[in-house]
Amino acid sequence: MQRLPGFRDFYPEPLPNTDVWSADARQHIFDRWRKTARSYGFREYDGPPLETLDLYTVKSGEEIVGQLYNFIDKGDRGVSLRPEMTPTLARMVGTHERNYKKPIKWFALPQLFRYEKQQKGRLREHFQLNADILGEAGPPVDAELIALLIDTLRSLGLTQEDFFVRLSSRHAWHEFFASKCQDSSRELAFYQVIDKLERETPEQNQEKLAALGFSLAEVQQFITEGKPTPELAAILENLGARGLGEYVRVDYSIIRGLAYYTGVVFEAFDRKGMFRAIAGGGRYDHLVELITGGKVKITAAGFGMGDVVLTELLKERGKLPAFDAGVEVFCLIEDESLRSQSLRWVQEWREAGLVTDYAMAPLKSDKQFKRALDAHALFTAKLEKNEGGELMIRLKRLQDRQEQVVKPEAVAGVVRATS
RNA sequence: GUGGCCAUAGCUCAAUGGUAGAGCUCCAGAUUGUGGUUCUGGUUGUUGCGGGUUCGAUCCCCGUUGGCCACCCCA
Repeated sequence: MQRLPGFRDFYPEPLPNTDVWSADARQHIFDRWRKTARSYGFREYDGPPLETLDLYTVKSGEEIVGQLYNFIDKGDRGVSLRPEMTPTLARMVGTHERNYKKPIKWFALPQLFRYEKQQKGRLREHFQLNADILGEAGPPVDAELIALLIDTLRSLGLTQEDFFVRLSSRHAWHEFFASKCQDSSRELAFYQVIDKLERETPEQNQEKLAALGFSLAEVQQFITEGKPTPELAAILENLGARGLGEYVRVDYSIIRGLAYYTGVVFEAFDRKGMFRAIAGGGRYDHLVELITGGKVKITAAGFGMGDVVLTELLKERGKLPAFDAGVEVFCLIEDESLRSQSLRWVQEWREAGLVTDYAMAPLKSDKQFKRALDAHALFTAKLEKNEGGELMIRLKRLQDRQEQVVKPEAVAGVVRATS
């Protein structure tokens, strides 16, 4: 039996080869995601991985179905594995919005799915940090989200040398569009041309823009000038005050493909340009209203950061530490008559919070010692009796083989103090 | 969804139109005994799957599945 295409197994380290996904690295990333989001006062939420298909077609239209991992369930319902978290969040907030004080600052670490042929940086499943702020709007809110994005990447060891955030706004593009074209029904089509600008040839772009009444030259000039709107200037100032100004620059070539963004949009990229976008987000002030059928109107903005590109980037930059079981004490049981006593102290040490392991079946002493070495244990602990018949622990620090004999109840303290 | 490349032991790879080997890992034993060394022995493959050509295919051909990469698309 093999796993489904585009899905991943996660193994503990050391890994059999470099193509296998590390459960330890994943946990490391999750830890930093959670820790950083919480440090910003965000609260964690979650929703079901399976939703009704309507939740996504309402937002994006029927054409989205081609991208979804959807099917008919046994109750004859059209369902889909969630391709993104935002509709679920909008639904959840829409349902109980009045029970939460504003602003709502929430984050989640969902596993997301899409039915697409896999390629570099893109599988059928991935994990994503989603952070959103609802019920309060304006540059300070957008800046808070961008700062969280930056600090999350910094917490993983990435620096200004590694990544930057490209900041843009649909308000800026709206003004540009409205100054040349009064037909607002064509505005979204215009955005989609802008979104693909870097991927198409100049001839194709010229042609598409001409059809909408624009010239490629004037669009390129607008991007090149990159003159911050008052809104973006306020965000830059806000981030500058935090000492994060160097991480951000205005770049109007970013507009993002999704239809529901209404204002500020941003994406994080690695500076070497080796990978896809690391993260992206923006303001979507009308989505909750759309999802709730007009019952709830609330402003919203947020971003998502996937684990696939992030892991590739961290690997490439050597920012992933080596992981092991983190054993602090390995209890050696060389005298079987002391097994019960040993188990008692293994239990005590574990309750004291020490990562403790031992050989469950009787094993020759050198084998036990080798297991301790393989586990990279900090200490071995061996029970023995002194002349007075008192039970003592022979603690050996494996780093330098220094030994000391201490009372069992002193082990935790010694390990903590010397490790 | 389209196209290109690839597919041999748990891992990294080798070999040949006549039914496959090395290193590492793993397991056992010995050695070492301030122990991570060394030695010996052992397990594992329908050579991704199905079909065809051939006296005979892992090696040639077709299909299929999976992987990698690009396109499409992009949370």
